[in-house]
Amino acid sequence: MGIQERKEKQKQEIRKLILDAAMKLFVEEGFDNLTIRRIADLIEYSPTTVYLYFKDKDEILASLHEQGFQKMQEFNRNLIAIQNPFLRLHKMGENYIQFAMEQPEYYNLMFIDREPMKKMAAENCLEWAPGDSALQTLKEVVIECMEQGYLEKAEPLLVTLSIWSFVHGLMSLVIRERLEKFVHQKEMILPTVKASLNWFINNIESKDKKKPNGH
Amino acid sequence: MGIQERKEKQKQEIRKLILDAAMKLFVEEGFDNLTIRRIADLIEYSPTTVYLYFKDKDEILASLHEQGFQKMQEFNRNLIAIQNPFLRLHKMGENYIQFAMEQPEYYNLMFIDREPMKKMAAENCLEWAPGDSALQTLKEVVIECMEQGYLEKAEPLLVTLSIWSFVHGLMSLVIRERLEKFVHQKEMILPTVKASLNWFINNIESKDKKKPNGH
DNA sequence: AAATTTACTTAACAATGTTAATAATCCAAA
DNA sequence: TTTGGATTATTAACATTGTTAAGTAAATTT
Repeated sequence: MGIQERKEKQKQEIRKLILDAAMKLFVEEGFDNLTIRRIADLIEYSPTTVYLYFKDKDEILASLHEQGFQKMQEFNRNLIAIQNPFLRLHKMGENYIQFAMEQPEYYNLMFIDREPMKKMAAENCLEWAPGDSALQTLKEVVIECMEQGYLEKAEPLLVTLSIWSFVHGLMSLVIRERLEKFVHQKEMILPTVKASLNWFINNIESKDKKKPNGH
Repeated sequence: MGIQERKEKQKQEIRKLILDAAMKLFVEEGFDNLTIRRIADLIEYSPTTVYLYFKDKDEILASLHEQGFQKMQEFNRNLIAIQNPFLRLHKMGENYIQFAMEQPEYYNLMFIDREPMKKMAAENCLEWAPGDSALQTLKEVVIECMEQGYLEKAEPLLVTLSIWSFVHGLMSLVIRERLEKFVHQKEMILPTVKASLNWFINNIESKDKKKPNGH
């Protein structure tokens, strides 16, 4: 039935309209100004119409949450060119930092805000697909680093979580306005964060590299 | 004037009544259930009375925020007994973790939530006294570690911030329900976090200790 | 005793997410 | 073509939040 299809398509279009408006508000005016009523204003519908396309606000947030991970992936396009896994690890860290600096609202939603996780818990969903996938990428690099002797051999998941914790710690201190209390000049925050990453990377690098195929 | 004093004292008593109620709600029922009206219910006053003792909700939060740092200090009482600065550093990490696990709501307010920082920004206050003080303690241990060759010599503030970032990263991933997506058994979270700290401590320990006074 | 300050309450406002009831529109079958 | 049921949208409303305005009762000062 062609008419059914067109209706479905129109429905998806309005869904996209809502999501785009939500994204716009979210990115430009921050989490706090992302309200159902403001979305409705933007798309020129009444607030209740939004509920015909999304169960509740959390469902919209869940959608933006996923979008965030897609955006983050784009920041990692520059990785394929890097052969050395340890340099790749370093670059991943820098990309992570850059993403958090440029898209703080998305970062919030992906790694700090509770709402998206609440939603998943409510659905009895133990999986966190986008997060899993992102961490998996990191884990593969970590394993490669271990195989080539750049990192001390250890439980890969533990090391992966540790590395993630470090950069997440840095960026959430920046985003939640704690780091600026110690790095008073705004333009010094990014250099400080990068220097911190350098320090970390330097510290975790295996001191006696036992590379399998020479070096 | 004795009557003025007594009045002032009574005023402080009600302030304390409010703060205690706020703390109770906050710790037992979480941030979301900390509302002016629920505080008022607990102390059996009308909601507006609260505003006679506190300018707004943020002022109450600011107070709890400070309380949190006092509570955290108590967790560090076991440090004085430890002579070796590097062991002390490790223990500080463990204490930090323990505090975050046992007082997640306070941890939130101290290191994650934006509200308390917003308040300070509004008062044009660049200082974050409790945070400064806490980080200063850490920094002193870091410096001692460097002097005794346990840590590679480097800019102390940078290293201090980096170490803090690491443990903060860990604990905010726990508290904001991200880590549980990778460590599925609840009772394995604390061991994992501790193992991660061990890994970190082990990695930052200077590999060629040049201790000034032998060893 | 009268006036004034203090301590407190009730009523209300605006904003939020969300639901119920209702109107308008569209599409398929009679 | 018209009727009738589904779809799509809107208006009104509710409960909850922080917060303020206005009013009342009590205590203190004059």
